[in-house]
Amino acid sequence: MAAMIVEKSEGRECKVVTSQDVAHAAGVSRSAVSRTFTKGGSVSEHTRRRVLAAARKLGYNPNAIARSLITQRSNMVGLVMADITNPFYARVLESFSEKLQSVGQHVLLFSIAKVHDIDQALPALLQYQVDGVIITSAVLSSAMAETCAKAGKPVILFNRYVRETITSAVCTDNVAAGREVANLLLDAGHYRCAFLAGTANTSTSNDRQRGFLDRLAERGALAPLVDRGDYCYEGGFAAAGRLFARADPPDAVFCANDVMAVGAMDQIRQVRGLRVPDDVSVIGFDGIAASGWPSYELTTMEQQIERMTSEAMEILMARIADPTLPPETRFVPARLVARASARLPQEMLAAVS
Amino acid sequence: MAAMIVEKSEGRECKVVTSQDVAHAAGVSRSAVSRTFTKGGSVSEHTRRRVLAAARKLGYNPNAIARSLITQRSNMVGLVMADITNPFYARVLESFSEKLQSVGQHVLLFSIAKVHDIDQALPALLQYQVDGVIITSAVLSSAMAETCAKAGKPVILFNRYVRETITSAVCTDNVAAGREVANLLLDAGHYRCAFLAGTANTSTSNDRQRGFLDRLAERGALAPLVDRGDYCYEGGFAAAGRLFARADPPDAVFCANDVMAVGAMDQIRQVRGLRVPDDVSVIGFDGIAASGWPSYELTTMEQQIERMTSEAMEILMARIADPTLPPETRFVPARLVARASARLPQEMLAAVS
DNA sequence: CTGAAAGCGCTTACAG
DNA sequence: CTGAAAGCGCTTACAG
Repeated sequence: MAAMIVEKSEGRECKVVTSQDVAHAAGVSRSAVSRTFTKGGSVSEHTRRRVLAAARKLGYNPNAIARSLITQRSNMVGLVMADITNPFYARVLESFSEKLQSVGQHVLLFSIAKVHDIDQALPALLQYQVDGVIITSAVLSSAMAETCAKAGKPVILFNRYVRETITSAVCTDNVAAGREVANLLLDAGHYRCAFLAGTANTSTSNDRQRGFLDRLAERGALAPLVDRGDYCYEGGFAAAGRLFARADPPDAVFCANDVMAVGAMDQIRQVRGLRVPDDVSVIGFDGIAASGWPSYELTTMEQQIERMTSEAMEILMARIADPTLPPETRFVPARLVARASARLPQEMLAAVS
Repeated sequence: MAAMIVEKSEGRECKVVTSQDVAHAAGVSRSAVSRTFTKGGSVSEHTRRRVLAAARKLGYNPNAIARSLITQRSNMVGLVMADITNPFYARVLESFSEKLQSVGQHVLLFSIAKVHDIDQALPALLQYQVDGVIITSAVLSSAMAETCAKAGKPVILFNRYVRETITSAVCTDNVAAGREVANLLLDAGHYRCAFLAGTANTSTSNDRQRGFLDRLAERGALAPLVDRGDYCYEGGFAAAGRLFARADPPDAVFCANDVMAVGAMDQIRQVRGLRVPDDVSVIGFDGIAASGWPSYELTTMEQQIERMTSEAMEILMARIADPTLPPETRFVPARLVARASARLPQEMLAAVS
């Protein structure tokens, strides 16, 4: 009954089975095969059954690349990430890939070493006809943004935002979070604060610093110390070393991320022999897993990852469906997670315990 | 001079510039354009210059999808990962993506929640015509392996291996590492060891356990305690809680990975109030960043990530170039990183200090 | 070196 | 519901 398929032996590679082969085997046209594998396709139950049977027998797998060439939709989203090794971004990556997969999108991952590599990564992404691009912790040049806009490819920045209204963005409200930390530390009676900055020229670090320092100044607090730790453990460890070698060390340190805060705590307790929070309060940012470990009990401003990735997905998918939609920037508040590493205002202590 | 290009307004989307457009603008054929963008293409310097100029002016970007349809090479590699959130695998991912990008391959990432999801992930990968597949910490069914083999797509398992000689693999020699830890603890005079297993039915955990227990038995050591922590912090924390609630607690704990070891140490010191290594030695596996933090100083069997990913790349790229090459399995030794969390044999103490 | 033509594997109006 | 035909954007023998 079934047509005999003569395999045209193609050198070393086994012949790949194509919709044509399935059509032959099922005794229908390629159109019928295509419709069977397209979800809205109108096929009779009879032919659908024949096609499916033939496809299964031959081991047919539709070629997504060929399909996307004609549909102009690749169902791939480019995901550009700068520092996967940072536990915060590892969770962001996991969250995005889960959400993208759940809506049938595939993840074309670009890992960039330096933030500047982004303008080289994007053309490659565009060549692969991704339906959209998500960029975390980096910002593309306005020329590149222009190129993407012209190509009708929506771009979403994650944890960055730009003044020009050409690119969408989802970002924690870092300025507000910085202000909140200032209030918290002052209310608890700290008198000499320090800010431990992340990588230079990143809006995340800058905004957290600005909110923190501005609010400190508004309330007439002592001028805070500022040092820098490049967003990594070693950086936080070293910066805390400098901070506490001073004659006038701080009694509170606000770190621009948790990884640095953990490094700072190790320096403060293991090397300097100081107590946290009795001698010095430490507050971090992100809410990574280690912040909750009993060894640290780090008070931190948590970034709401799931909410942020959901908002980004919403913006992205809407613009993939309708590229004429204007860009949109959304800010998500950080959330205080109060733990043992910081002396807190009286009223909060009651609430926590 | 330059030909006037009339943009055919295509609804909302801006017209995408194609090799045809560039050909027109440069006054040459599509073939010439194609050759200019193919690295071995024979084009005169004159036409190459004209083509490049036209391409730049129009903002032409070759369509990689269309190209791969004809070349039968997508320059995409499927990367299947089970737990990006584990710092060890985050580093593996970063290492692979860096190496793949450096050889012009692009990463199609599949993040799977459960290890069993892998047989669903692979068909999707295959539909996108990836040139090969790397699977970390999971093992595909032999039926799926068969499918990949038939499609001529090389598959490399990372940190897994299979008996059937149909799939390549790169794996730490977990059995040998387990034996080494047994020797180490026994030589240092420990008398009651415990093994803290990872996720059930994973070869990594099983092999580490087997090597450890076998060697302990060979040397006539006391029967070791065994508990399970599912490869996560909370699991290690809880398992250590059970271990040290016993009347006969161990004086040494070998954990199947570092994340559990860190959890165990927090339980041992913060909750139980025991000292490490004075009361109990702790040894981990992987060599994650936290193992080196002063708060833990965790002695661990480090997996040589860079070497392992390099070997995997070697195997993969060779088989992409020549699919007839037979599968190959390579084992890489783990490396002891001696730190303060374990009492070590006398001779090693001298070497370390 | 160069161009016309065929074709990669699919989808999609268009008639029937 | 169904099939023949055109076409997505590219590359690659094949002649010249």
